[in-house]
Amino acid sequence: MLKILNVAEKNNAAKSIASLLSKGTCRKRESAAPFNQIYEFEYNLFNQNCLMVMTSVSGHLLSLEFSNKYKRWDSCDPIELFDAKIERVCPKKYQKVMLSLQREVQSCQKLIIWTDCDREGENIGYEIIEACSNVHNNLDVYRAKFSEITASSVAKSICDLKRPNRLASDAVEVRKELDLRVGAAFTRFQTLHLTKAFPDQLTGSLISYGSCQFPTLGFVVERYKQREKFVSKPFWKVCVFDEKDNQKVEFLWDKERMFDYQVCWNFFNKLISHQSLAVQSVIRRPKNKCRPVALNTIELLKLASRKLNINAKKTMTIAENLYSEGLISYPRTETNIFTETFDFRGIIESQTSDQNWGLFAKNILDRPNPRNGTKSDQSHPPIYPTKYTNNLKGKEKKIYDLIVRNFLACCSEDAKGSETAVSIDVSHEKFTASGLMVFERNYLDVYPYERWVNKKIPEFENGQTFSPKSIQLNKGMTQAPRLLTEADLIDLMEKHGIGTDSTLAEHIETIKKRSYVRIERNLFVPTVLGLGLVE
DNA sequence: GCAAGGTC
Repeated sequence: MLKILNVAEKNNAAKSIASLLSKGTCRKRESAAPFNQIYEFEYNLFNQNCLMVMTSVSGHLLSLEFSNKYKRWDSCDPIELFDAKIERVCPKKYQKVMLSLQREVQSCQKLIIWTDCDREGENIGYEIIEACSNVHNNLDVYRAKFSEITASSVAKSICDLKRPNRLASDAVEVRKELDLRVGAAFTRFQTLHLTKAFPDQLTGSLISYGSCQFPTLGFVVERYKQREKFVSKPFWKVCVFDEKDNQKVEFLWDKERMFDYQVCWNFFNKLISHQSLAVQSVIRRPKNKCRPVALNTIELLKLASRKLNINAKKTMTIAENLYSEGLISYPRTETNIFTETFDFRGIIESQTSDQNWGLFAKNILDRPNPRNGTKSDQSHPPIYPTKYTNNLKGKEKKIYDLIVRNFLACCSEDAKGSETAVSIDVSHEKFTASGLMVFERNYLDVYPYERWVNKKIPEFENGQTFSPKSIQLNKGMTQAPRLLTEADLIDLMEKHGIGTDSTLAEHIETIKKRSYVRIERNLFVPTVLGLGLVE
């Protein structure tokens, strides 16, 4: 019988893929590696019945290092690290994974790579191929390309097996080499040079450089400098206030504000010369507040930081623990789209016994209405609760609750209301007051992280004239941009492609740990060292 | 004592 080795990027993926392909009939056995089991099943492939052996690695098998000669910091001038010999070695903790692969492949004729379908996954694929080829001479290697780990996508990919993409893998190989050489060379240079130049301040410090930590620091410094050089400017605005039936209302100027006092003053005088003002239009229109989209890593980190005041590093650690305990799905995902075949009913049902959101879950059970975003990493679903628990405490509970509430909110309905906009037009200048009536709270009932409340204003009618209670000419001063919050920093990193969903929190942690920044009242402030390095 | 990327 044709025997085929299949290798995924992590144990959970191997388990899911084997279960989907075998329709739940695969047999599990232990391997030399404690966290990477083997799943076996029969499958009809290449026009014959094959024995499929499915196992996994745990991410990269190999790591890049300088050869021994260059490992000591005093072994060479840092600039030599740009040309120094480097080696790919299997770290101790993955030697059993390597051993297991090499053991299994010997009795197989073909190898199918099932790593995540991104560049990094392609590179991990070649590490697997290399490990296997070292003990197997003429291995026939395929690449399964899937767009998600679901029955249909996995079945489709195995009917249309590709070859691994060397170019994609090589791109990662170059990225790794640059990161190592540039990172190590500059880190050694900066540390040796600066600790010597500033012994009083820096003795014992590690002054690192990296292709992600430095741009991250750069964002913090850039905002700090914008604030430092900011010069506040005066502006003026005209405000129209009215009060009727004990209800106060402010009409906001379309122009918002003007920097030319004389022009503003002239307009103000024209406005107060009118005996009364005419309501030009009263427009009522439905207004919805959107429920959250399916949750991915970046959104989770931002939400936790903003709403729960739990920082990115802590959130990541907690999410990884919840995943290990089987309570939530894979926490490192870019995907914010649920697949058509997702078992909404099953997952919602698992939450119906909860004291706080059980009833809400029951109510949406028969008509789940998920709101999807636009991103997919093609390997993982959005983050959702996989199992119910009410045994958590502290921050773990807060993060789990956030994930459950976000999931239930995402599967329910937008909040619905009606907005009333009352406009007055004076000499072609428009002022508008707006009110809000909330009719249906819907998702807000399970989502305490957002507020949306009624804003009552007095009744006005189209064409009606009135004398406002007061018209004021007010002065204000422009405000400096505020320093970055952690959520702002995450936004900037995402926008500029710094780091990945898996590493984002670590880069932020690094610039804190190395004393390049400090946190003051939840805002990121660069230290003298951080500022000096960027300058 | 270095990087960033995976991953229990």
